[in-house]
Amino acid sequence: MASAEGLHAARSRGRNTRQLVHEVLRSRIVGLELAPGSAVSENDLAAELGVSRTPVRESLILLADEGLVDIYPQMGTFISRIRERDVASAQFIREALECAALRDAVGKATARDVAELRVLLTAQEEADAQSDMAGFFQLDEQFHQRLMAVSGHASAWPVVSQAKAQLDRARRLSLPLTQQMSLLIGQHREVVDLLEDGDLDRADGALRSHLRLVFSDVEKIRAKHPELFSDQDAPLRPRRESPRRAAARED
Amino acid sequence: MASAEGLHAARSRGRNTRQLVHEVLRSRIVGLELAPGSAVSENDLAAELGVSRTPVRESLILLADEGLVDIYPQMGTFISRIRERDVASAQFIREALECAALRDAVGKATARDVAELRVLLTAQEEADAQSDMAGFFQLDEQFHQRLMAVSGHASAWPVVSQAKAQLDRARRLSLPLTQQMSLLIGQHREVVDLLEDGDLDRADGALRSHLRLVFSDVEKIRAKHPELFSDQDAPLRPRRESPRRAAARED
DNA sequence: ATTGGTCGGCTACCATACAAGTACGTCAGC
DNA sequence: GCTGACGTACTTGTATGGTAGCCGACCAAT
Repeated sequence: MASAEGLHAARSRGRNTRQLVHEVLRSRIVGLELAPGSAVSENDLAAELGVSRTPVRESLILLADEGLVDIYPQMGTFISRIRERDVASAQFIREALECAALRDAVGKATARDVAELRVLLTAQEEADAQSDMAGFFQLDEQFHQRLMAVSGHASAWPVVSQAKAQLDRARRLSLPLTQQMSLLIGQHREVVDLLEDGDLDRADGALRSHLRLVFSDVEKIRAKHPELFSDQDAPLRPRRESPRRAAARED
Repeated sequence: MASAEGLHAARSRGRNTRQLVHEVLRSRIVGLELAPGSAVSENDLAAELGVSRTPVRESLILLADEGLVDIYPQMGTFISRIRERDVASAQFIREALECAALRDAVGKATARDVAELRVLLTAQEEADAQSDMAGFFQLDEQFHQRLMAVSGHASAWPVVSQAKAQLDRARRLSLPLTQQMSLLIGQHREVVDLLEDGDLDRADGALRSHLRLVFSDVEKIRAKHPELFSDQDAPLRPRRESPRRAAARED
């Protein structure tokens, strides 16, 4: 609600309406504010955000390219359910890129780099102490991004970020469940320590097992929230909720 | 020219106009038919392809997301020049993903997989014998895609393909220059042989050096065709050609 | 000759109108 | 009661109109 009319206000800072809508929708999807499987409509979103269909539509096309929504022509657009295939693919991409970057970072990281990473670690511990889940997610993102930047491959981050989005939707639920923030932080610290020591293989292994722990959580979540997942690779029947509200409102 | 009116004809097969335009433009850009640095216009493309501006515009937005065009609002859209940063990033992504996939493929590849790869190799040799460069490019693409499919990570191919597009624009020029098609094919064969033998580390090394050979060619091309490259990371002055034709036509 | 202002033409951005197609509730016929 | 045709309301796809903004040429003033 708060972002409905505030969209045009922030428009002055270089970014156009399409980019703003894209960011808003992406945030809502990854934050599970828009539930997987639910239908979204270009018209409804345009009305809610106070813009026309065009920027909304263009944003949805980009989101479809990222695999966050599924567009069925003349049928509707739906927040994509979490697909086994997509999650596995995202995990593979993330693991390959982040570990490859880390291997390049070992021996290149300066004392300043390590110090900056440790600053993020203490911030994560503070977020843990305050049970600030949203803050931890943000700091976790920054940590992994910073780690890639140290390797000199910061420009590859968007690809990792896109893959990570598929995983993060499930993690939003898994993190409060298992409450293993401190465990994750410990793994982060281990990676930084091994990076500082220049121990390439063990650093790689530590990061890899860290990423796989995150991955394994997705399966636990699947048991608890099967409605967010899709057994089909390409669901041909998205199943729309019956439009009773229109009939009920008209009376 | 031939694709101007044939666009709507092929529209029946599921894909909509936007996807068709996207494919056409992507093909033209990667094939260097549209030169890096040249200006494109929604209006001109729409008129040429016989469609409205909407699908053209939506395609350009997707191409901008892939890094193949740069959109400057109210100024114009330009085929992106090859940027040092983008090429390095693409190389890193490609190498990390393809090598990681190959490591997963070793020990998993069946005799049938190896046989199918070898079919592609003989086809490549035939293309080499006939100096069929376009055919070789297509077969090269198929080979690398198939290699990833063997590992079970076929769904990660689009990411590789997108990174590869940045490299391919330069390779289109490097390949006829160095005429090393047979060398590349030999490297392909070596990878397949080592994959069949189950020699993980040597297969990884063979593929890695193969990919780096391709990468090193880009630098050679830069010396020959500097106009295709951009020194700036973000060129603020795209430099449009002076619109003299309008003045000259008006007399 | 140089500099500053103005104006025309271009651009992409956004809004809107129309077209094509699907899903689902309704109702007639059995 | 059940089945099948039909119509309405919805969807995305495409086309087109109008707007803000930038560039570059032209021209006047210095």
